Amino acid sequence: MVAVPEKPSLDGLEEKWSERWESEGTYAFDRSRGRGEIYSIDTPPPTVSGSLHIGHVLSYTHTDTVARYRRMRGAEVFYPMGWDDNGLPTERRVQNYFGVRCDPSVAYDPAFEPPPEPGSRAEPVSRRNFVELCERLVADDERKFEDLWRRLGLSVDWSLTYTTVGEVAQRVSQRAFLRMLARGEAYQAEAPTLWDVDFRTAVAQAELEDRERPGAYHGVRFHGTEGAPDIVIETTRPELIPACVALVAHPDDDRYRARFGGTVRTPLFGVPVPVLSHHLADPEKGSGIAMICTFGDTTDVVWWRELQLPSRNVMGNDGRLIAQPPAWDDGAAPDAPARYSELAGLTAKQAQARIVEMLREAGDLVGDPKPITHPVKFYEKGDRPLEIVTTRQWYFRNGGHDPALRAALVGHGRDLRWHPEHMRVRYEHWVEGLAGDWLVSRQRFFGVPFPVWYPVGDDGEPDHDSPLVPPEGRLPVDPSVDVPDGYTEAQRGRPGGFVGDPDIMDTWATSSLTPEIVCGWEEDPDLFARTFPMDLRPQGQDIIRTWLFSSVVRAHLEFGRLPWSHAAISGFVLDPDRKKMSKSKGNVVVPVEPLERFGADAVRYWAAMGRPGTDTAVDEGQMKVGRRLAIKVLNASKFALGVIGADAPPPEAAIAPLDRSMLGALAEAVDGATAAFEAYDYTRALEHAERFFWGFCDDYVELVKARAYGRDAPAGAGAGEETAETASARAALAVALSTLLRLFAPFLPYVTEEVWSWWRDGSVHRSAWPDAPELRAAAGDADPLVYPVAAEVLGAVRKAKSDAQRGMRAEVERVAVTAGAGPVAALEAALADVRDAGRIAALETVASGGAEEMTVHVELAEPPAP
RNA sequence: GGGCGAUUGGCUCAGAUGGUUAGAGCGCUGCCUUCACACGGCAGAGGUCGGGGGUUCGAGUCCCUCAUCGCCCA
Repeated sequence: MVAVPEKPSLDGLEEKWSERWESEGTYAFDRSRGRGEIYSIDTPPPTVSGSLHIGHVLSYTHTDTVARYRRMRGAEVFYPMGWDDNGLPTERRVQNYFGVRCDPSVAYDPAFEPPPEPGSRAEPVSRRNFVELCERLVADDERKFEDLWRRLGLSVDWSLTYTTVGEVAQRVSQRAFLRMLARGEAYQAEAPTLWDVDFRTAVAQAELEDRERPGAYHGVRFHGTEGAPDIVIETTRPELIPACVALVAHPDDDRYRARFGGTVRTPLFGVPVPVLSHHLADPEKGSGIAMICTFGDTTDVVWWRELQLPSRNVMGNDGRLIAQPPAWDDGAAPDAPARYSELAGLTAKQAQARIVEMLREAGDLVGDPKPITHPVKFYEKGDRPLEIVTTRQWYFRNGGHDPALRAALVGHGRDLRWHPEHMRVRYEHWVEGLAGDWLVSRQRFFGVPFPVWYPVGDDGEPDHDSPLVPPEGRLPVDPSVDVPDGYTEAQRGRPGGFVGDPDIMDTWATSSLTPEIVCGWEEDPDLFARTFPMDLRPQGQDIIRTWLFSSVVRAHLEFGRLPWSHAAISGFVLDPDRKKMSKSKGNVVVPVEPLERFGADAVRYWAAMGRPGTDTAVDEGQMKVGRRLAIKVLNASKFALGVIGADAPPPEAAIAPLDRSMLGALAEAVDGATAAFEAYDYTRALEHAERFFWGFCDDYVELVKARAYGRDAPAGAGAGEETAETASARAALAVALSTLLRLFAPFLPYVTEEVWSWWRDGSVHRSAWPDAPELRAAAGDADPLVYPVAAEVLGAVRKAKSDAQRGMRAEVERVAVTAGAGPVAALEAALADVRDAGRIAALETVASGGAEEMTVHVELAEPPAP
């Protein structure tokens, strides 16, 4: 049954086939297959932020080509999609979109509706109402994302979709947490913590970034005691003078060596502080001696810890100096508390301005502030410099304090197969440079809560050292709503009662468990045994230190093994001018537009031409090429099927040397594409298919046309009778078309499926990947030179016609080919085909005997009189 | 400051383990329309492979050095 449309077109293919694939379950995962037959992919759950990015299209297409290849190789592909709804980005969107803010002290209002237009002041809503608004917004976003993915043709089994805040993810995250707690891998600590004063949440090392910011060195005089001279320090943060606990200089610094062990008094407050030495003090920086505050920056934290200094915290969680002056012990100036009260309640910036005035009045500001630019730590999503405050937080052990664990994690990085290979070093450098454990608690609302409560003592204080945990069977729990076993809701917050942990887990604390979530760890042991550990983790290079690393940590702690065997790291998408795309630059390309203009196959072609791990620019030119290729597939298929007809002769009917030689060349292309896919190099796989295909259209199809149409049928042959040569052409075209459609299927799923449906049952995407040995068997012992030599001679004839500015149908009087014995023999095996394709009256061959290159002499016939 | 990657025709990129006149696509130029394809076809022009030095019979390919760009980390 062959049904080729009169005028094949790409229009409507996406709607038609994405619906058909869904209704026929083309990509449905068959869980009856064993682990050895399953290829399991840990797809990144996109952060559902409401706007779609062409970068998603790039990297997810890469993964999809691999998924489709594996499926055609006979693997059952486990390829679920998830949505990352977690955390700050969603909360921030909800705040802006609805004009609300979460206030946990507000009571739940079941009838709450957000204001139709966001007001100028954010409306406080209960935590539960806030979470409901988050869910409302992400549901909408998830639908848009899924529509886009379906249109792009991702071969995902949509029945397996999960979200990082869904019930399963909550249960898995909380279960993993409880087990880590029991093993001592999760713990709480009261410690200096990097803190975003706008978001009011702790921030982990992996979420930091340095930004160059203007600042100023302020020369500040510390007063010598017992007749010693004053010491002038240079600081960018004079507002932290009340928090100063020591001065520090390098041990080898002769300027200060004599002062080590001595004492100076802070300006304004007169607090005695020791002068100490430490190798991290940089003699080149400022005056070579620094004040240590608790805490001005991360180096302060190191000094504070290693020199065992007291804590004099002045920075509040709101980014303002706290009301209470720090504990100065004794010795502070009598008016110190009064001076401090002028600073209390000011932001860091305001306090700096005020204290500079005070220093100037007191004569302790030395010279004018000297403007500099210096790196300042920011939360990657934040707008104000981070402060360091001391808070109680949850941590996961990740090797930051544990050399044995770190070594094990580095070892996993070596075992993982990276594509491209050099991405491995980013992981190693990150792991080797870890400065501490992983801070996982966030003072936010939309996410997975910590499943613990704390008993409240008779004094009304919670006892954080003996958390109450639920049995795993109760998970998931929300400790702000649920009650620990043995208590009643009435006891919440009461002496002798309990309180729930108010925090949620860091986004990465949940998404690091995507392998465990999708494979059904402790939820579906049968599925887990068939899919875990997974085969492939595709992801961006920017989240190696977060998502990839944290996933390795979790799988190591839970199972002692890697969660997947391969990691495919994709590059960035760049704008058409090769600038990195970012929302702030406003150069983001929205994927719907190119999909509408060029079609999914064309956009996928562009994406697939972006090599693994390489930054790739949005390139409409490449999309146009992809569209042209898709159209060419339609038209070439129409021609081929026109001559193949309803019942193609079997492959053994291909007996003509040209046909068999072409099939041999096709076998080479299949080998090349297969090897490339095995190495996760989808681009090279596509190039092999494409290179063969264009030559096939230009040369083979032209060479075989006349014979395929029955040119050499004996006079008087009736309908249905054909020569063996014609049957050979039809057989070879059928094999080649079938092979080419399957080679292109991972890249151009729509057009290949369309053509497949014209003459084959079932989906091309469930057909077998082409088999090179089978093609070689059909090629038999054909001379591999026949096809390239015939193509070369035909090309020379075309060039002669083009040089003479004649049409390709121009008649040729005579062609003389001089070449070595091998090429001459090859050409003679396809003489009739070359003659017909070139419209050549007389084609002569001359064996030169030598190995010199082939020469083709072409004499065109006189053009017909105009 | 450290690490990684890049630097090949106007543009985007290929060029394992060094070996005949350096490839492709886009763009450009010219020609060609009823017989798969004008949402097309064919052909052509265009490169001292970032600079310098070295190893070698021979280097875009290996080594050193410098420069520029991008990313990551301090």
